Amino acid sequence: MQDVADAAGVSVGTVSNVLNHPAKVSPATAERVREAISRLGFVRNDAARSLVSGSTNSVGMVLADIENSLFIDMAHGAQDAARAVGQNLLLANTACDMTLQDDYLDLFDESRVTGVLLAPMEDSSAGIARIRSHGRQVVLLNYAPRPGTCCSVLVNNEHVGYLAARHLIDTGRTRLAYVVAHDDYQPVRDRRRGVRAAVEEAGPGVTLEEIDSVGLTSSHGHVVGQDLARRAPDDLPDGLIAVTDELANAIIHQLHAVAGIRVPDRVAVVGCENNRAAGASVVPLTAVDMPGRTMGQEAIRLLMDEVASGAQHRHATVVLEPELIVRASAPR
Amino acid sequence: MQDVADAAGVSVGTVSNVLNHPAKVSPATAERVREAISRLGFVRNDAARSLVSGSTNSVGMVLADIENSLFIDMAHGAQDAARAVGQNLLLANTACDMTLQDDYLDLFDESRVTGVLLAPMEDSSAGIARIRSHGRQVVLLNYAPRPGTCCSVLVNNEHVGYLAARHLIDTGRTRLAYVVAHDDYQPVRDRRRGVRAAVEEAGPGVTLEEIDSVGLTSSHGHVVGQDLARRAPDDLPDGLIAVTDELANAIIHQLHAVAGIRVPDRVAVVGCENNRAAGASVVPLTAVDMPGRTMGQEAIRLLMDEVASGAQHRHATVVLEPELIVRASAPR
DNA sequence: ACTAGACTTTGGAGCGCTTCAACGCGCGTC
DNA sequence: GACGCGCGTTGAAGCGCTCCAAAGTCTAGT
Repeated sequence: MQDVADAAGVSVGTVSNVLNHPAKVSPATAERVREAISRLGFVRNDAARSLVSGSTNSVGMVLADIENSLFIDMAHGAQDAARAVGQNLLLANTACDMTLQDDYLDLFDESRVTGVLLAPMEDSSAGIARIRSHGRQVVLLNYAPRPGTCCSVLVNNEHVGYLAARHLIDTGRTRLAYVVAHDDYQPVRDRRRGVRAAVEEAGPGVTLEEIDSVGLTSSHGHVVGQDLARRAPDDLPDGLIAVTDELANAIIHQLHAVAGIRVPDRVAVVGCENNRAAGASVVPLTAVDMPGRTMGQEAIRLLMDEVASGAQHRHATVVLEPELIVRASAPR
Repeated sequence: MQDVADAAGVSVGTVSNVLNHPAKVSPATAERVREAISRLGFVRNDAARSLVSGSTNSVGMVLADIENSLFIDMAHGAQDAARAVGQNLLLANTACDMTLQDDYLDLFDESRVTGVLLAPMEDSSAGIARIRSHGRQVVLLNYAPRPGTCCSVLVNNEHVGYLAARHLIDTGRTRLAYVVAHDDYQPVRDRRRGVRAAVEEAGPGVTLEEIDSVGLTSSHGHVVGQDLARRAPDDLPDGLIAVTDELANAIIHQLHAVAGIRVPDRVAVVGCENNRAAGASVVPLTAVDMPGRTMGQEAIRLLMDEVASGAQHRHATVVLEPELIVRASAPR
């Protein structure tokens, strides 16, 4: 910066002003400085800047699973909203590894980012408490925080389950099954509550079976599908809710394509995420849509609110409502 | 830091040593300092650190399309490799927006990251030249750089096209079509060369038609699929190569599921990426696999090489070979 | 008892920037 | 001609850390 100042025949203070408060500098001087900057290829040092200001204009976003299109949607929404308020969005993928998640939280903490958006897969209270205690703001996405500990953007996951089950019931299915895994993951728990609520509401004519899968991915779904395919025909559910789309698609594949048990004729299937792949599968998947983009936008809004309002900030929870997307796997 | 030093009854220099050179500090002192750090909730300021050292231990990765599983694989591979050498990987998604891409390159440049991994969708020579001229190292992924301007990790995209076409020819298809868009995108150009090479090699018995799609996504693929479905039966190709999996899947959907033109019986289809969704589609997609993870790992290796070797560094290009994954849409 | 040498600890310089009080400088006013 | 005023500009303080020369402490050898 001194070099630029020398080259332009001004002081470093003036160079700084050209960069940060152009109005304070006469046009002629500013032009001279800008010319020197580009001639010398000067790049200001962000570290020094944020050392002085004590902050940055970056927001860190920590995602548990960048493979999942819901998380990507959230990132998209957050990016748009962040840019609109002059912040950059930096992404970090933890691949569901809590050690990595803690590392990234600490990294963002040490980098003095404006704030952190966290979309975890497990309870992360410890990490949140840690960086919040340093004054770093956190907004939690798709995972309910301990009450009063931070802002959050949630989907009404109970309603997700309810909508899924309700659609099957409304279309005449009476023997439902809910395929679930990872019941310690709070959105999963909520979805189950909704499924159960819908079934109870329907009265004794509708039954619910809960099928425990080992995990939430395709391979686990294939196992569940194979097990189902081996059942006696009248032991088969006629409506199936899978807690993730991936599970749903894998089950459909096994039933429909491998075992010849037609979907939706014999079994209707509903997923609970409406992932990117939902519409493109063997039998396009009816699924309850999670509004990822909006979630990301809301998260940035909450974060900037919190940063702006300082001490008198009150934590808020935004709960967005899901929407059923009807496709072939469980038609109207 | 001064507070910690006071609390532990030592100087700031010692606190710094506890954090950075623990071996230099006696165990008792170190313990006292650490206790003070956690009691006071001290978080070291990364900005000040990197101001002193002139560098960080973060690598920035700029991705053109985080929706595409190839890019996600690259991010995964890079993350693993980066962590193995003590670097954090920061992700940025440009969503194919060159303005955003330039912004992120500049952001990483100003942040003095160790280096930048760039996986673009268009020629990015200008941006690369800009930040390289400031001494920032860049490794280009899946896009050939101007010769000698930087390191890069590529896939032999010509061979991608070749493998795809060759597989169709080897399994008896004689009337091939290559569906392509975005021909200014260099990997796309390369793939076409490979397709043409395979067809020429096969001699006069095999013909190639090139079908221009408007874009690379599902909706564009649906249009192409509809157009194909309207053709007279003997005007239909019997082997189809789509430059992206998304295109391939959409075409299969239109042909097979909508128009009843069986895949692979009437038309065999091959994709060129082997995306995550390839195996889960209506007719599981035969595709040429791009080794994303390895690409990411190699990129980090090249970057760290370049950082370590300084002036005597010679740019290198790593070219990885693709592999055909045979599934139902174009069986053996 | 004295000292060389190894191990610890200290304190201050300096990283590159922003900010702000202070300082010109020209101009209109009294 | 002295004064006040606003605009541009300056120069230095200080952000929080790392690094290093120097000082301090301890042990063992003479």
